[in-house]
Amino acid sequence: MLVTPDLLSTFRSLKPLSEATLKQLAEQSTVRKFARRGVVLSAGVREENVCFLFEGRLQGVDFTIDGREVGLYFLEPGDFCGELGMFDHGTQPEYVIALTAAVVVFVPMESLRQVTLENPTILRFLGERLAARVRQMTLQRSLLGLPNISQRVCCQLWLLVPEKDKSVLQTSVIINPPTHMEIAIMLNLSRETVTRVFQILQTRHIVKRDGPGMLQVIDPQALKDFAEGGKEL
Amino acid sequence: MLVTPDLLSTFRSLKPLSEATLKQLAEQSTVRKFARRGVVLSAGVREENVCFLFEGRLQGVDFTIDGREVGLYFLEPGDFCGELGMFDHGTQPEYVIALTAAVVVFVPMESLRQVTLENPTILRFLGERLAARVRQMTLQRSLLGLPNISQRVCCQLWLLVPEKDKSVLQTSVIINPPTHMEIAIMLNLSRETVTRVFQILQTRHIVKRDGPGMLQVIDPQALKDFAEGGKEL
DNA sequence: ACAGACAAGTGACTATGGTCACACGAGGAC
DNA sequence: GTCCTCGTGTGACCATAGTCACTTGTCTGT
Repeated sequence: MLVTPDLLSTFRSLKPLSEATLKQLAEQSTVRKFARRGVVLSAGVREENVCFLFEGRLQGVDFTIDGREVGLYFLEPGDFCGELGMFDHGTQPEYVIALTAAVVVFVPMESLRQVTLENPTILRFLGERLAARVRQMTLQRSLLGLPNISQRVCCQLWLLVPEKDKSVLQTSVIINPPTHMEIAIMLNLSRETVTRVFQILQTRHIVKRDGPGMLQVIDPQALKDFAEGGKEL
Repeated sequence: MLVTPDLLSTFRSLKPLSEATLKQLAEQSTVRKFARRGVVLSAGVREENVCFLFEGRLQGVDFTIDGREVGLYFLEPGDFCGELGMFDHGTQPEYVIALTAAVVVFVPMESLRQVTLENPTILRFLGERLAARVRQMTLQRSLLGLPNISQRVCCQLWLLVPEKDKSVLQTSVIINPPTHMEIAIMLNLSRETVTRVFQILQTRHIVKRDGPGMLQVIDPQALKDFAEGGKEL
């Protein structure tokens, strides 16, 4: 599939680039489609591309010494990953896996580096993004400190609620929600434990499955209360 | 206390700066001493300084919603912290606490930003440092995934062994080791559990307390084996 | 239409680490 | 000296989440 400048400009971080620069970048970029469970980036290798997610959902995962899967973050369309090497030329620290079928644009780092020389905006963007990542990891780490398991799950769920719905506290919906397993590895829990928490949330009419790829949050206020520890499940 | 250009140039990241620039930075910087448990940086505030640790040991900590302390990283002399705002002008995400009496040089961000305009080396350094931080956090997160508690502690201990001693595998020593409590919050464990693991390591003559502020690692090979799961405690 | 894969739901059992409640010793303040 | 505080050491108890071993339901490909 061909990468057009228009495709690249759908990404907020690349938008400020000039038409000519985008055209040049587009020529050097490639699009790849991934099936569910496809490996977008591998840990330990010197990845020479920054990956922009166009469609689908990705998850950053790592593995413990004894081979357990560990979930690090979720990626939504518009996000990118694999940018660490732009800063230190090091290897990719974690795997990035497709949770759903996904379309990813691979932009060569070398091309991007060229662009940053003339256009420092991109560099600023990358920096901001990296800072955001540190903030997100810090938050995620603090979740793991919660001794109450249900609270942990509710917090994670709350993070998945679309930002725009959080303020109004009306019925919301999470599209393409992660599987119980995917949540479990994010929170250091077993899949069964996550299932059991979901059971409670469902019987209490706080969330509701709506087919696969759709999770209704019927009572966001309650979910928020549980997440913040105001109420006990 | 006065900040001299010489003091600043002891930090690897500032070393490449010209004499004149250092002099200018030094004039705008301040030194502060902290007692054990002193708060170097507070979470949630817009910190306008980058903090260079000259002496002592610091720990980045966060708190869960329910007030539990969570350990994020340790800082050694020469390291710095609070640099996130350089990238996104946001607030400090975590607290930084002095574990021992410490001497910290506060360099105003605004001054540093001025410097980066003429000297992009500093910017590169900051970027590398941030990337290193992401790598470190990823590693630390994977530690938490270990179901075997002793392994977790051994891994953390192994991370504290001086880099130069890791290859030779001879008797080494950790100076100013963290307390059991400080290790516990890094690993999502209770203080007692850490103590019990240390008891085992001590009776097996793998490590040995040598007064406060000194932990001998008598058998690094064994420690490494336990950390990597090759042997079971 | 059927097999196979995969996600989710569920019960029973149990190892394990948290909690609590202590004791001990070293160091610092006065 | 005498108090503190703080880090560490230890035992008993027990709630709890992991593990295992299933079943059920749904989607996919052929």
